[in-house]
Amino acid sequence: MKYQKIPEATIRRLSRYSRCLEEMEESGEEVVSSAQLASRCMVNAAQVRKDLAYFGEFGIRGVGYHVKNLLNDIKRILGSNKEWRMAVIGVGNLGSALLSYKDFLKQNYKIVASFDIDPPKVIGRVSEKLGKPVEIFHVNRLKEIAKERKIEIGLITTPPSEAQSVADLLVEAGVRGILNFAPTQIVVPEGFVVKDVFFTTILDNLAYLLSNN
Amino acid sequence: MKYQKIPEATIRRLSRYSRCLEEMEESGEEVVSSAQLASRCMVNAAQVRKDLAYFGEFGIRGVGYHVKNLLNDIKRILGSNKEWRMAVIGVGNLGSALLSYKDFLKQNYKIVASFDIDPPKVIGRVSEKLGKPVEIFHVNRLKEIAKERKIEIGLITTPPSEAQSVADLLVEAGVRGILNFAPTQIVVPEGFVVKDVFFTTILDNLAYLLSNN
DNA sequence: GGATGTGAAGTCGTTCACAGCT
DNA sequence: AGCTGTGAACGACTTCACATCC
Repeated sequence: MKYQKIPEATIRRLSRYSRCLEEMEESGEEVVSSAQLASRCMVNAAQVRKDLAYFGEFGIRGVGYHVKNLLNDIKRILGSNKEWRMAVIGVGNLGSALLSYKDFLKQNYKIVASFDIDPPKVIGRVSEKLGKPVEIFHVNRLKEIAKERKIEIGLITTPPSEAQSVADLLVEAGVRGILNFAPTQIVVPEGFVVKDVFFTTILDNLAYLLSNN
Repeated sequence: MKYQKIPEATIRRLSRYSRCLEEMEESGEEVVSSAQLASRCMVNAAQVRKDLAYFGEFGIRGVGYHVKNLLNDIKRILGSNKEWRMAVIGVGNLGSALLSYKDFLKQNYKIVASFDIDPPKVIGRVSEKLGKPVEIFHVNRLKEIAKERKIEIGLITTPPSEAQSVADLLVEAGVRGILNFAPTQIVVPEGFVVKDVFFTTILDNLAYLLSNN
């Protein structure tokens, strides 16, 4: 297979296949065809095969894919077979929600520290619910703690006005991945990655569809 | 201008233009060119013009766009000039976070009710922070309350196993828009709209980019 | 002169259709 | 016989380039 640039959408679908395969594995299914996986994930069967073809040959012609193997391969491709260490910057409503959002913990994404500028919040710990609480540090200790705790992904949940300067701190600390919840565009150097999660953009999208159908 | 199907990406960018124009309006800028708006939003200038062209002619040749007018037009197009009434279904970690997530309130998206099946949660109210608290009802009152409070968008924050049945309830109650946070695919009839917000998909995406760069 | 609006070109992603294996 | 893997066709979105208008 010749090398090609891999579409962003392919990566998102791999994540979806991964979820479906996990369910299939749990229910004891051993082999799956591209058609079965496709209908489960609501995509085209050729799309499934094409997506996988970017990364190699995983199936057996005439048979299908071995569920367990395919799941492992996809996780390896995505990099979701390792544990990722994350920090939350900005312990407001959304930030503290993420800290106690256990669904991350079930996965391979762990929040191992959090930061804020507001002293009242900085003294304590949060995440009352089960599991060990996540410490809150003053943001001026970000670089130090990020190195110490090997943080690889930063979740920016500050007000938009602070987002870029927090991003700069993360870059300086060598945190290469950023998940940006602050509705403002962030710029980072080559080699760093930002993904945005803007609730209002998604809601605007819904509003548009509801207004025009 | 002939009618064309409007790309999803165009709608997302309109939301972004909207945010930038709001900032410009606040800082007193009156006129903006497609090139200026484009660089602010980190897109191509032709893209800005093309996006707007789907909906009409909003600019003045040789001059640019009137900030205030363009902002109004975009909001009208998106349907974000009206107030949208929403409900949260599933008052767990994420659900209660959204209830107290004030950033929605600044916007035109209001959470006016919430629902759960777990009695302990159902008795009370949440959202301690400023603003009036949002009532929590038992999910079996969803249809009744949805009509009464004219709910138009439902945010599903239940475990994945419950997501489809909650969606069915929303459909039955005539709630046409769904924002689905439960990482599972949901099916709704024609005329209803679902947008997914899957944190693990986004994190998988980040993980992939970090692993392969 | 200068910026918009838009057909045409270019790029990217999806679907088809079938050759190639098992 | 059946399902994968993939070149080719198709369709969708983006960018270019320029005619159009203020």
